[in-house]
Amino acid sequence: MEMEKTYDPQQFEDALYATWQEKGYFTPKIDPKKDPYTIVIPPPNITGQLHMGHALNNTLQDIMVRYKRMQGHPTLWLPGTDHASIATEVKIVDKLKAEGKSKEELGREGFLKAAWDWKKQYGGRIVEQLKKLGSSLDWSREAFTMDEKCNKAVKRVFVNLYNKGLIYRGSRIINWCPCCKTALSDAEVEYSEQDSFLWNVKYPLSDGSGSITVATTRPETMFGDTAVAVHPNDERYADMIGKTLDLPLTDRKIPVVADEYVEMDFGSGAVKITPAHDPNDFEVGMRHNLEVIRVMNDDGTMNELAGPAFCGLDRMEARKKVEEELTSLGLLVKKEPYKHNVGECYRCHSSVEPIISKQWFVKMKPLAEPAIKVVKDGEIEFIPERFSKVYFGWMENIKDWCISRQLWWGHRIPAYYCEKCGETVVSEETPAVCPKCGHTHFKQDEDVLDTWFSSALWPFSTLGYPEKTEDLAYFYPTSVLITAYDIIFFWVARMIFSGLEHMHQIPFSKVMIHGIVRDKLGRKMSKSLGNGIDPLLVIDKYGADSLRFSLANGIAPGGDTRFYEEKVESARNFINKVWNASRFVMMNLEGVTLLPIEKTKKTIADQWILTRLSETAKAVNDNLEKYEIGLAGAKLYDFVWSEFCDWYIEAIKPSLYSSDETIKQNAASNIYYVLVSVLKMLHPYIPFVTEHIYQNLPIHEETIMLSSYPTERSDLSFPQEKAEFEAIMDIIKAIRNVRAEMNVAPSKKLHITVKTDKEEIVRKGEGYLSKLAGVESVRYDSAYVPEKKVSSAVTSAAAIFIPLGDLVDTEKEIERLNKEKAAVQKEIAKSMSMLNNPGFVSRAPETVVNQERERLAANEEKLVKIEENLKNLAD
RNA sequence: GGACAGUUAGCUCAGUUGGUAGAGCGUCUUCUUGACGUGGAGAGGGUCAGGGGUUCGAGUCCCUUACUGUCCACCA
Repeated sequence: MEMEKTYDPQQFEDALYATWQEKGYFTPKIDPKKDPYTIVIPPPNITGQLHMGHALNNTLQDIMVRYKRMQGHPTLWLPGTDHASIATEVKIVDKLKAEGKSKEELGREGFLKAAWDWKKQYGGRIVEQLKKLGSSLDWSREAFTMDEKCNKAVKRVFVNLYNKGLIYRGSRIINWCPCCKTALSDAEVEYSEQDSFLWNVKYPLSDGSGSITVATTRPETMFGDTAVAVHPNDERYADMIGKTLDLPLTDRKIPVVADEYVEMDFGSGAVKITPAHDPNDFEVGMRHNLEVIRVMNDDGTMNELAGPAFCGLDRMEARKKVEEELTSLGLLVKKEPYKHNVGECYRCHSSVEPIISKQWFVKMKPLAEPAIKVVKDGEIEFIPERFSKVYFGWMENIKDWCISRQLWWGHRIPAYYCEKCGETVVSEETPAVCPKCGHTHFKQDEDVLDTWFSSALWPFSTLGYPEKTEDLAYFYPTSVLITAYDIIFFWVARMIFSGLEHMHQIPFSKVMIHGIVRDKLGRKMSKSLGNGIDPLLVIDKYGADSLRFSLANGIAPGGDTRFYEEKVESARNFINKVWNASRFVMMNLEGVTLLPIEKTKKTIADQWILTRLSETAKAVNDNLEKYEIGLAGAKLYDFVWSEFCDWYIEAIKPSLYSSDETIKQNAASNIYYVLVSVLKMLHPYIPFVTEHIYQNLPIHEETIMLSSYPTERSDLSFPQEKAEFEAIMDIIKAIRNVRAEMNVAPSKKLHITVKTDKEEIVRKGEGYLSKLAGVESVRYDSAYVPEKKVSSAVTSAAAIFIPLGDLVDTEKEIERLNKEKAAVQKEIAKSMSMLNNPGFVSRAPETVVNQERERLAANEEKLVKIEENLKNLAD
């Protein structure tokens, strides 16, 4: 197959993915003799469209998965989607609204049908988009949080927790979203600081002896007040405790109670207590046996307990009216501007009302304890480690988890109420007979479960739990969970305690946390800002490989990353470089019988690159084992571009063009080996282009995907020759430097004289000097005394003299050499000061001291040569 | 209020157990040499936020200050 001059990903990416999938490369073969490597995908919402966060997350997972697969582990990356209860329901309600229909009109069944239709139509979008990215997911195991398997797991878990007393139903203050009309968990509320007011209201004492002023940010809740609390030690109110107050705008009398919850220094030191609408007040209410009066409906309007004048008003209208009436009664002392945090629904962003409501809860303390322990004990490791602190912070202060949602799209709570006696029966199937009264008709609980309840079971529900499947036995616990830090609470923490509770085993041994993708200015990408970049458009323009590499290369663990097109361009350029290097190699393989690398003759350039290849392979493997994906990527980038392409390919050209067939064959075999190794090492990052090139090589296995990942090769490491070639490289760089500074055209061939005590090394490098520095002839003369008009290039190994005739501007040459001299002197001074420090010599490791001595010696040699040259020029 | 990050070249960021500060982009010079101009060669550019400490040696470890950001808590 001919390779085009320029890399064009559109020509092969989709086709390659289809082939990989058809051949079943993504599906692991279960082999009890081998260690499996398993990742379950953080299931994207079915409402979702691939965004940069997904692109980053899946790129990182795919890199690890492809790497481990190439190492020979039976590797499973399990795909799936999340039903996203609230997000999907909101979306479908909106769609119905646009069609002039409502949820209520359709009824539960009709609505669910519409939801499933919607899921069928759009739920697969993101799945297709993941394929565009190149994700090597095992589609034969694709899961959905509401499929049969997962439903069964959810029911089993719910029943088990209920039977253990870890799930209960009760009236608590919960977060209520009046817009979505459902309860939310604490984690689903986002707080933001907003400008509001603090209303100071006078509550008169019933006996007419005065009044107490209270401050509130939600005056409309006053209809639910059942006390005013003051601090027991507060002398200002000491004689009022126990008296009653006339609650304004109502005909109720409420007591003044003493409670240590009150901060004496804040405001007036008196707090109105509204147990039905504030979690703290609820606690106070419990302590003082206060009545709980809920004055708000589910939709955020006031109910009849707010009185006829307010009943039916929206909470904000009611707030206004309360203010007006209090003002006209002269009870509003003042209204001061006040900034405070307001909770918002994480889905619709309307402000959340704390409200008392009867809901289902998971008792968290007993579940949290073992979940804290496994991380403390290191059974589960967070990468980077600092995120374990975030985890502990949450787990150690965890409150019970409100899991019921007043929605229809989701797992319906498996609780049944006897229609006759009201007995609650929790079971996986509809019960036949009431255990209490023998009645046979039940009504199932109307609510569904929090989306995250099913996500929490994902690592084992997808593998077959509660059945004891082969998958579950082999692939659980999974190897690592890779996700962004923003769902540590929602998901990671809950999977950990769920795995421990239901599987009696951790769900994964590592949690790799990465950052989020920001825009060029560092802002979070969001719909409202309109600053998101669609990964699919990037793929269309640059290819999935470029996108992947631009996301994964050079990122720091746990850190956010900024995304902008120049980065993708840079990645594309790199891939183009790989493409052309490959093209070059292939051009030189034609008609050559390749030798195995162990059998080839090797030049010092070959030995140098093989050594560097081995070193790079070792470094990259080390990094990947530690999930240092960005670092490994940067090393590959540098090795491929600056060493393989810039030096090795150029250095090997004479051998490849040689008329001696043996030289040619050996050179071709060596560079072929290096190229294949490079492609393999890059494959996890840029899977498409590496496979495409690989398939075009004259000799290759069936797929690069299942070839073995390169590792350190001590049998192909040549430290001595590597050092020699590096000495040659130094000379070449020095000569190039002189050429550039002296404005010597590349076409001008040089005749150089070399003064060195390492003549045999320089001799080995003559061919490279010719090819890479334009040196036509080399003369060795240790007694050489240069004349004027001779420029010089100095390295620690040799002094190179380059007669340039009139091209040499003596003054400029002196200036240049002086500059170099100063630099070398500075280094010498530094080395001397280190070596003259007795502490350094005695306490630093021997290798470091020796290294410093060598450095000093090399620089001193260099200095001598420079001074000689300067002397000659001055004469 | 608490916790955690970040502060390194003009810009965006790496820097893996402390051992001579790096890359990409941009800038300047130069080269159409038979893989690649999405390229080659060369250059310039940083007292690693400030201060203190530990150490033979600190961008890296400790303390502290400042600024930026994120998360958690929620005194009504």
